[in-house]
Amino acid sequence: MTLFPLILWFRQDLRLHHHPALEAAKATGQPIIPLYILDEGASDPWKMGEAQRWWLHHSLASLNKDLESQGGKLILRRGSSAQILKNILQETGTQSIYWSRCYEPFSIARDTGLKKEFIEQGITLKSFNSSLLFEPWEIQNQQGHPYKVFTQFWKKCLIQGPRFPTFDSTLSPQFYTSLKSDDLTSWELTPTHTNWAHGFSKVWHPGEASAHKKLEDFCTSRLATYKEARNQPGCIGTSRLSPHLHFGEISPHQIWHHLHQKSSSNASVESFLSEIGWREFCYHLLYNFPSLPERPFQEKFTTFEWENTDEALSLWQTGKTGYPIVDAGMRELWQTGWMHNRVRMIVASFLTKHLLLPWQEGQKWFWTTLVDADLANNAANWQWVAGCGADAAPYFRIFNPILQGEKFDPQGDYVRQWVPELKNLSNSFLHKPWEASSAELNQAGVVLGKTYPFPLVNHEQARKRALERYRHL
DNA sequence: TGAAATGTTGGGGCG
DNA sequence: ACGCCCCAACATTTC
Repeated sequence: MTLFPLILWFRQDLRLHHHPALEAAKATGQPIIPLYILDEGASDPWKMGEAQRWWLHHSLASLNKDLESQGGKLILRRGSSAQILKNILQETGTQSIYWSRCYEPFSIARDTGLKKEFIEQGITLKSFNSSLLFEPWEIQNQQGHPYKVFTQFWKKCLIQGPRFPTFDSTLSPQFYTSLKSDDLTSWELTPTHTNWAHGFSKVWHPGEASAHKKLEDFCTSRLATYKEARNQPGCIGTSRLSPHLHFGEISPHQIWHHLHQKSSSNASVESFLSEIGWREFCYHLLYNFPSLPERPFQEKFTTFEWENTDEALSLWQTGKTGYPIVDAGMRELWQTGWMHNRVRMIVASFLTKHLLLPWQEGQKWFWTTLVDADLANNAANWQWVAGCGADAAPYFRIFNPILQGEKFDPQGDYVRQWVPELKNLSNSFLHKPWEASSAELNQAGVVLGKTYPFPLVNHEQARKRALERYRHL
């Protein structure tokens, strides 16, 4: 008896281990068609950003290599998901499609439509959870409503405990390889004209194997000091797993399991896991409040009067605000597709409070420039900083970019790396070059207004203006 | 996972 | 020795 092949539709689960949909597919004994579809219409207006396209290219290449080593091949197709799935059903006689759930509103809409259409045709569709410890609808408060506060949410999660649906079985998969596939390079996911991603490849190695290596390295050498070191952008104190997590090269289940296996619970382990918890909370919010990327979670912010100056936005984007810690962050982002979390909070506070520019603008910029851009995390965290989100920072919590720099980058390693024109300035003025004497500036080779900008706004004045504006709410 | 303003305390300099 | 003031250090309140 010939078995029809089964489609394993990869989306944000680009790995082969601890993959519930793949396990289920293996268990059927049917030949598997590993498929990835580049569908650029479905996610409008949140079409994948440029930095993520770079990551996707390398992640797909890596996944294909891993599949080839097991006798398989990743089938690449471009176009409307529905049309391509239909084509393959016709080409192969496939009767079933397996996938891992996505949680973005546009993904849910797409998948719901596909389910309806295909189930009517008698096709078997099975969806699995491969990217969240807790389904966003699973965690509820006593009234049966979604949580709006992180602490309570995470407490409930920890009591409930995650389920581990599958571990890797010893079954070896059969792959169906006689399908034509696009050439990955023809998708032009990587830069074609200027190579803006030059700095990316020095820092990042997309793919499942390097995701695991990174987790191992983190657990052996940095986890113990995570609670303190995580706030210092000048040293590598965080896991830097975010882009791997976003693309599903590693799952939060694997991280959870690994941590509980290798380390006893202590403040650093709890602190790291609670960051995974924030990711869960963001998905919980996005699922239950799908307008999160577009509109303020707190309605009273709908009428907030944001400024609208393209010039300030552009100076912020390009790292020319005149505040060294802010500029360092924005340049790290541009050059590597990533920014340290502490600095994300500082630059976001600067945009929304000091410049009073809409958080949506910051969100958009992060969306195109971050390799770890994630709709849920991006939306929830921008709203958190702006003060209009769930469990948000209160409006009067305004980061002082000078103090933050002095506190978390005391030796100036971070600023000197990303704002090299200030590197000869002494620590005492590195975070506030405008206060240095002209002799001091001279000696460091700094000419304010020429080699490095004057501060775009005065901190005290900007703080007062923001307090005034927010107080009107 | 704030910062600034305001309040309190206690040691030491000084007449 | 004593009272007074200054101010650093810390605590509390406010935005």
